[in-house]
Amino acid sequence: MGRTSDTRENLINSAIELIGTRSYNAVGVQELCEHAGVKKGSFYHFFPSKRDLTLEALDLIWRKFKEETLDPVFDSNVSTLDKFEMLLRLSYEHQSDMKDCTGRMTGCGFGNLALELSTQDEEIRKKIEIIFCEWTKYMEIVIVQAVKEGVLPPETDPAATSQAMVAYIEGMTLLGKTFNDPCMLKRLGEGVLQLCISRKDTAEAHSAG
Amino acid sequence: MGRTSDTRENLINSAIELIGTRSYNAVGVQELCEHAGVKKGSFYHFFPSKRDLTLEALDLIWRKFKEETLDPVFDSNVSTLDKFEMLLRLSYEHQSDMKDCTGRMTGCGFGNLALELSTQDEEIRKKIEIIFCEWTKYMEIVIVQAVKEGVLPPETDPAATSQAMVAYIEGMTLLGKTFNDPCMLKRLGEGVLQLCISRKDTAEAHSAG
DNA sequence: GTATAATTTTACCAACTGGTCAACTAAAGG
DNA sequence: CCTTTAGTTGACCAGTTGGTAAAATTATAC
Repeated sequence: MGRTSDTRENLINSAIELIGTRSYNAVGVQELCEHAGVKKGSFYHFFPSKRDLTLEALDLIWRKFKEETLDPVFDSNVSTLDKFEMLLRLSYEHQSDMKDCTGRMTGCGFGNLALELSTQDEEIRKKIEIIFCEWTKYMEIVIVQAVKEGVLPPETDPAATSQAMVAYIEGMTLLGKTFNDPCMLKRLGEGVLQLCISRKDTAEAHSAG
Repeated sequence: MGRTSDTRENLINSAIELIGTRSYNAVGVQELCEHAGVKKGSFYHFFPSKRDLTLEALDLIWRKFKEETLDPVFDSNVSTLDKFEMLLRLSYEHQSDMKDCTGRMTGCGFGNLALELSTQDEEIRKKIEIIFCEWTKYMEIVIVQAVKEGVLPPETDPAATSQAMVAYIEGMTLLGKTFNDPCMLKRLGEGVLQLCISRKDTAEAHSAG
């Protein structure tokens, strides 16, 4: 009953595009509305505030990231460790496309908002914390699998290792955005697997060298 | 000749404190002035724009970071690889202090501004790019030294490795800020050294395990 | 075909944005 | 002591900020 519209979705997509390529505070409600072809009154009909729109936008990009990247990678039947390479390749391609069509490497939507808003908006901070946790779990499953297969040594700490990998990927992306150069992701990406080997191996490698 | 004042320095320090704990766009010229105990007219007597203030603030925190952290670490006479541990310890302590006194882990001033402004302000982006390059050079020197001492294998690629370490440190810090938990730096910090060992070692460790 | 519920529009708000300018004041140098 | 130079002040600007409220419009289910 009553009428329907896609104003809500339009606004969320505008938020993803505009806030994603600039920043939360650099984009106003007005611009969001203009981009979505909507009047400000409609905005506040659907969202109590810009913050709430952003929260929903975060939900959507996380869902999309899972559907378009994480799931395809982890459901694919390449060898366990190759999954990390595949994830990195997809990330590179995405950032590369971004640069081709906007002139800018936009980086990671989660990392971007995390650094801008973590100290100012507890709800947004918490949501991104949860997203990073879920992402880490994805990685952890692969690592556990790799240990089971004997590809990684049994002393491997899957929780610590997967978190280190998420950290490294975010750091790579931060540097890539700063240099506005997706190639950075290619170069740095080659280092991820090193985070997999346990500390014991590290010590061995050192004494062996 | 003419009179002197510390208004300029006050404004730069206010920028470091306010923008450092919140974000560039979340802090206005007005608030900057109030915090520095200065009228807006004075602001524009010293700085053509808020952007220019920020550029100078970046210069200062980079200089301070070198003087208070990088130089002490790299001039100290601990073993080469222990220098990385020392750097991480100092970073942890700094973020821990921040959390104790503001309730928030503020993260890295360079990373914060890089993600917020890289797509919007080319001059600020470029400045942070240069800072990251210089920081990487610092790390590279230690790695070259470690290779010379035989602590790291001769196949080590110092440029790639040092850049990977900077990326990893930025990623750690991003995650730490997101979780608002300095302990994250302690846990993740233990993984840095793994980025030192060359790809060849990684392969060996895998086949050995 | 009309009642009803959902959506859209318009006009509005006070507070604040980054930035300007001319008048004013204080100190250092000669 | 008085000129010069540097620093300070407050009033002002146009545009924008996030957000509100009520009237007007539309589609749908009955």
